[in-house]
Amino acid sequence: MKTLDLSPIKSLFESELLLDIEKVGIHKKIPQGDLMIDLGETVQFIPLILEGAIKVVREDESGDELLLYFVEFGNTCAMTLNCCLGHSKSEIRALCESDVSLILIPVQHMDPWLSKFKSWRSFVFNSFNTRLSEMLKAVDALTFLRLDERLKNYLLEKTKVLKNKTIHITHFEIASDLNSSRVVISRLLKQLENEGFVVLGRNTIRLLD
Amino acid sequence: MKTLDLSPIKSLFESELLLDIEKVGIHKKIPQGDLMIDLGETVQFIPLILEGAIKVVREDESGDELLLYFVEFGNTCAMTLNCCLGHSKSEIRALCESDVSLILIPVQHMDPWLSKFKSWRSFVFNSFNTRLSEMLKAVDALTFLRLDERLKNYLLEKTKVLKNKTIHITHFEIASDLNSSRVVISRLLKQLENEGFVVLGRNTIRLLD
DNA sequence: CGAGCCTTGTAACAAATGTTACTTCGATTC
DNA sequence: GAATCGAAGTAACATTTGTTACAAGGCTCG
Repeated sequence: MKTLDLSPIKSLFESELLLDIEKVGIHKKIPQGDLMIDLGETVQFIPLILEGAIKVVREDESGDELLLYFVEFGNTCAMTLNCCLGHSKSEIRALCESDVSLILIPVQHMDPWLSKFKSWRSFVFNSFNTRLSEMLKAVDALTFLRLDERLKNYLLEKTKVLKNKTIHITHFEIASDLNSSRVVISRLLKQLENEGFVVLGRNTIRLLD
Repeated sequence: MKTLDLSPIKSLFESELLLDIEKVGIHKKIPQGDLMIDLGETVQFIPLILEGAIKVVREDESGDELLLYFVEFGNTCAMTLNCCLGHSKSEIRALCESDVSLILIPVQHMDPWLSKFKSWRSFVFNSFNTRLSEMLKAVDALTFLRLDERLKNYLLEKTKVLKNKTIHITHFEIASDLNSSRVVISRLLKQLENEGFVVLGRNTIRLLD
């Protein structure tokens, strides 16, 4: 195993912890589109994200989906922590939204580090807090916003996460993420185009401002 | 200050921690209907619930509400932890659904106890996990269920939390909790009555089975 | 008892979203 | 270039939910 490049997370953790991470962490690169964790799987590793974004999705029995949120640098997936600590199965699916570089920490280090390192406690709680906030945002959107607003937010999130004003995606995929139907999304996108919010093309949407 | 009766939580924590809780905890009884925490408040105490149930509600700018979940015995409000640890303001409102008995722990003990007591770590993580699960349930309901199903679930939750098949509530209050309108709820309740799911009366709903 | 108020029932209508069906367009492949 | 296929546009219609308006019933209090 080659030495990890920990420079991106140097400022997050105290140096003694960084040494431990270097010892037990496994560096991994996962290409865009790959499945990281599926519904019902058990998780043995805590992922620390160095680069890229992970898309977290919920699915019901009949296969309908909903995008919950994205996880980016400096966070870990709290749902995974959930899963690790509760020794339960994953309630979500995680996919790589872009090429992802991360460090996997075997789950047995979780508890000892919590008692030993303040920076680890901060990190873990920060992740939980961020996750609860994201879930609140999801609930807010579902409760208080109409679909056109949710669609706008979705497009803005996408450009932010992908760092690109032009998105390559089909209307059908958007419909899946928002748990709607293709026809409805096409209708609303056309409306957004008329309002001068986007320019539509085949497989692409470009945001204006 | 009188001695705390810690018997309900004896099995949750190691004895040394119980002693600490006895030393710094403040016992409080709050009557049904009272506001515990409001939007935008900062929190200096972590509540440990001994008895009763707390209702957690989200509100948007225009005053529309949505019931998120109930917190019961053996849990603490993770949104509060969120708030304490992040030194940020409450993003939710918490109300007493029934008479509540709880212990308040001043927030400064949080971190030392985390590093010292394994049972405290378990407790805190358990709470986060339960909370994330509840949020997932809320998202699921909003995304995948129609209002009549959400209403059924609501009524079932209510009877469970209040330990009583007969609920004293107006249609208007239900509409608030589900972020719907009174007329719609009346309509659906009438439908549930025809299906033999409930019996309606003035200010009361009785669940059949 | 009667006035006033809150709660519930109900009808008619409006808006948002979902569904079905068909067309058009563009890219790819043979 | 013709055939094919996935993506997107569009119309007509269905369903769910929300809104407005009004009536009826019950409770409280003077």
